Amino acid sequence: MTRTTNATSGKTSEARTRLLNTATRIFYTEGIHSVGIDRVIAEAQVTRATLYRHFSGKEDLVLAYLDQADRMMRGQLADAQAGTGSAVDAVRAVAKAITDGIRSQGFRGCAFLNAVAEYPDPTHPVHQAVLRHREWFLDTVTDLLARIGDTPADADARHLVMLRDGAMAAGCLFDPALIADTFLRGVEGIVQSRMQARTPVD
Amino acid sequence: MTRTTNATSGKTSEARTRLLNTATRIFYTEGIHSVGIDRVIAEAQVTRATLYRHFSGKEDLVLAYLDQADRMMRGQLADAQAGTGSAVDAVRAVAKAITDGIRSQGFRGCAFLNAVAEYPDPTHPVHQAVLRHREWFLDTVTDLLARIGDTPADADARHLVMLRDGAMAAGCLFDPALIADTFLRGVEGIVQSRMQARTPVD
DNA sequence: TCAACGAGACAGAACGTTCTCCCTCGCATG
DNA sequence: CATGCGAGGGAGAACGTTCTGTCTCGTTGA
Repeated sequence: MTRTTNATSGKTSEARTRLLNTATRIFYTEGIHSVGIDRVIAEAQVTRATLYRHFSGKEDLVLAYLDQADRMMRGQLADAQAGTGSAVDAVRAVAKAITDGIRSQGFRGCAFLNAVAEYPDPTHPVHQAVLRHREWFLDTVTDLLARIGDTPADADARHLVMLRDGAMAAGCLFDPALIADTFLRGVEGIVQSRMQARTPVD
Repeated sequence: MTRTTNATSGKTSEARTRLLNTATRIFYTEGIHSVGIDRVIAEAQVTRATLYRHFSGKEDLVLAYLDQADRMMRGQLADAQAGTGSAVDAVRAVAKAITDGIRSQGFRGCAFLNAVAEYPDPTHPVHQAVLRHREWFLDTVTDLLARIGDTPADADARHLVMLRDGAMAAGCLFDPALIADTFLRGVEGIVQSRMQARTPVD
C-alpha cells in the first residue's frame, strides 16, 4: 500500500494516479496474471522507473488496485443508502446499485472474486485483501437486514450475499438483464420474509 | 481436444492419463496462468516431449482439463438423480451433491468460474467451454424444476443457479458448513414455492 | 518394426526488477 | 534575487528467471 505524495502539496502524484487507473482498467478487464507490467506502463504512459518509484512491485500494484476498488464500493454503498428513509429502502437501494453495476457496459464480474480465483493461496496478501473486503460486505449487509424485522439477520445476510456472488459471477456470462431481474426478485423475497417479522424458526 | 490412443489396444495412454490428472489437480488448486507446464510435467513424471505428443499446447491441456471436469459433473448429477423417485427428491439430491462438494477437503470453488476469471475474452476457446458447460447446467436444472408444479421453471432455475454460483464462489472463502446450509435453505425455498404450484404471476 | 516414452538441449519471447543517465520543475536558503 | 538542491519523471539498457514450444537422440516393449 505505497502512497507517495508530492513533498510540497499534499496531492498524490499524477503519474501514480494514471498508473493506478490504468492498472485498474486492465486488471479488471483482462485479469491479473495474464497482464504484464509492460502493458500497464505503456498504457499509463509512464516509464518503468516511475512504476517502481510508487509501487514496490506488481503485487503492490495489485493490492492498490483492490484497495481502490474496495474504497469505491464502500462509497457506492454509502451513497446508495444515503437519502433512503426506511431500512427496506436502503436494502433495495443497495440491490439496485449492484444490478446497475451488472447492467453497465464493461462489466466483468466482481473484481474481488476474479482476483481471488487467481490467488487461491489463503496466506497470500491479495487473497487476504479479498477476505477482508468480503468480511466488511457481509457485516454491512447483516447490519442492514437487522434493521428489518426482529429476527436474527445472519442467515438472511448470508443468503443475500450468496445471491450477490452468484449474480456478479454470472453477470458477464449470461444475459445481464435476466441476471439483474433474478437477483432483485431474490432480494425482494428476503426483504418480504423479514418484513413479516416472525419469530426465529430455530 | 487431442485424444491419443494406443495403436494396438483401444485404451488411452497411461502417460496421458497421468498428465491430465496432474493438470486437473494443479490447475484446480493453484489456478491456470500461474502454473507452468514444467510443474505439470514434473509432477506427472513425464517429459516435455510426451506432453506435446498428447496435447497441442497448454491451451489444449486446459481444455482437456475442463472437458474432464464437465464429464465428471455430468456423471455426478446423473448419479445423484438416479434412484430418486420424485422430482423434488431429484432436486434435493442434486443440491446435496453440490454441498458435498463444497464441504469436501480441497474444495477450491467452481473449476469453471475460476477458469473463466482467468479467460475473460468471450472469444477464447476456454471461455466458450465454460459457457457451454453453464448452458448445459442451466438447462438441466430447468428441466428438473419443470417437473415440480406447473409454473414456468426458467426464473426458478436461474434463481437456483445463481445460488449455486454464489455458494461455489464463497465456499472456499467462508465457513463451508454455513455456505452449504445457506444454499440448502435457498434451494428448499425454491422447491417449496414450486410445490404450491400456483399459476404464473406474470 | 514401429510407436511410445525418457532425457535433455535449445530457441525465442515475456516476465518482473534494477540500474544509470538526464531533464525539469518547485522551493528553500544564502 | 540568485543559486542550488532534491524529488518526480522520462528513456532505455540490462539483469536473471521463467515461460511455451521444438528439437534430437536413445531406450523400451509389443
